[in-house]
Amino acid sequence: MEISLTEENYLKAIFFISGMEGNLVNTNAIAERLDTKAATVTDMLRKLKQKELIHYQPYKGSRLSEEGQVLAIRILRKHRLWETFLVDKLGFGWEEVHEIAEQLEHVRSQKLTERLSQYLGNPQFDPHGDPIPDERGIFPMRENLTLDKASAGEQVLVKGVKDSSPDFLSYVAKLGIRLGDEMKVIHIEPFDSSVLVSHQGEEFRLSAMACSNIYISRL
Amino acid sequence: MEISLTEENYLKAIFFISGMEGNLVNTNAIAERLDTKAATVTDMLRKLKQKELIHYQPYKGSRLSEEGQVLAIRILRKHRLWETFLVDKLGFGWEEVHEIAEQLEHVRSQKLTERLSQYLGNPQFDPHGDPIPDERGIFPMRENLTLDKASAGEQVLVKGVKDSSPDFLSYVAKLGIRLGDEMKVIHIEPFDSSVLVSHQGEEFRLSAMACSNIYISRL
DNA sequence: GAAAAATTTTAGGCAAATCTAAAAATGTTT
DNA sequence: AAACATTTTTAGATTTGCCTAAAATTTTTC
Ligand SMILES: [Mn+2]
Ligand SMILES: [Mn+2]
Ligand SMILES: [Mn+2]
Ligand SMILES: [Mn+2]
Repeated sequence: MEISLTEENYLKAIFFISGMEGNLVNTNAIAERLDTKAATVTDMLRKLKQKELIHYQPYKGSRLSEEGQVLAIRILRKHRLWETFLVDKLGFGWEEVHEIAEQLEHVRSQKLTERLSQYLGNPQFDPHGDPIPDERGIFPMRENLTLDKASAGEQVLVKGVKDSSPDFLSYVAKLGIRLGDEMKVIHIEPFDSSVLVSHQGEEFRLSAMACSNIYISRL
Repeated sequence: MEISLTEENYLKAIFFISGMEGNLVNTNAIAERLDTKAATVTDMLRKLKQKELIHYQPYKGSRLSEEGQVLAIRILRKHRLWETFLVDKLGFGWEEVHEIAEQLEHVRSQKLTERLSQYLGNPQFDPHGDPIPDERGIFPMRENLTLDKASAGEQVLVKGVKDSSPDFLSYVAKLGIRLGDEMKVIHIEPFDSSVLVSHQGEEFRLSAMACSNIYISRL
């Protein structure tokens, strides 16, 4: 069965909103994510249902079918592998790669995907620390801990970012923080919950907002 | 001005048929190359003319405008860079890469193209020996000599292939011939113009047809 | 140079993906 | 539970890219 680039983007959007649990997704949420109109989404939902890629009941919501989820995860795998390629091999900044990967993720060739993965050393996480599903569609585990949950005195490892907007990514990059770096929580300001951290000999302050968007693991 | 993937493929097709000289191109020739109908091509020609990407007069033929040629060459550059990537970095066979490059060539990012070129060592020729235009759109020179023009006793260097069909590419690869290899013309059979060559210690015979599709330079 | 053949364009239609505006269904408030 | 608000779907259009069949134009043949 043929599946268009547009359909692929809908599947991916539904997967993101729905999460691994396969929650029902609102039509409006899809419209917002894809920057389109609800009426357009309804048209597509009918088509995707007809192709048995989603379960959909008018006015009730939609979720991916088994097959739809397999396809969505495949596209996500490609997206994150390409992002890794762009950063690791071509030297792009992590804030530049999402847009390009949006295009590359639609290139169709199973063999290309697997060769690319191999070439990159079968990475488990992309440049933003997001998990890359393997060939079978299985995601590596990641702790769900963010920096705002750490306590003063703790030593942590930077694992990823929750917010992947270019603004946040550029900000974090400017601070010199990279995935895998060690940081120590020096002090948490009671007033605004901002966090004083030490990182590679330097000390600086991160807002509560910033901290809640940085994934860490305890050392 | 937005230019669609389909429009890009038309520009590339016209460039191929027209050649560097910018000859007038028949509507049917485009239809054949793109495996579509003449009526469809006419529709597109009108649109491309309107966008000033081609010169077109009904019943007379079409050719690329200055701007159209710049775009066509850019796509060709991307195509050949990606083919080089697939062969050199991912280990694909030269007969497998064209189809994938047809997809990759449409990815839009000037920066990506230039980073890729740099990563590959700014190659001048793709895996089939075809010239890769540089950032300014200038093609490296290639001798236009094919193996059927060589004489007995001559030592030659394999520079590329004229026919890039998977069948021919697989055949040549099976013989163990690769770009840059040396060959010696042992004998040319008067009967059918087939050529006996020696290549890496082995001797074998190539049909006149095969020889006329192998680009060489004299040593 | 008229007739026949080939090429190209026009006419009319279809499918995909989108939109706006209106109608229908669902949810929330008093 | 009726009124109001929100969400979602339906109705009706538009654009892009493609098709077939018919008409127009150009080229070739006799
Ligand atoms: Mn991304
Ligand atoms: Mn996408
Ligand atoms: Mn090619
Ligand atoms: Mn193409």
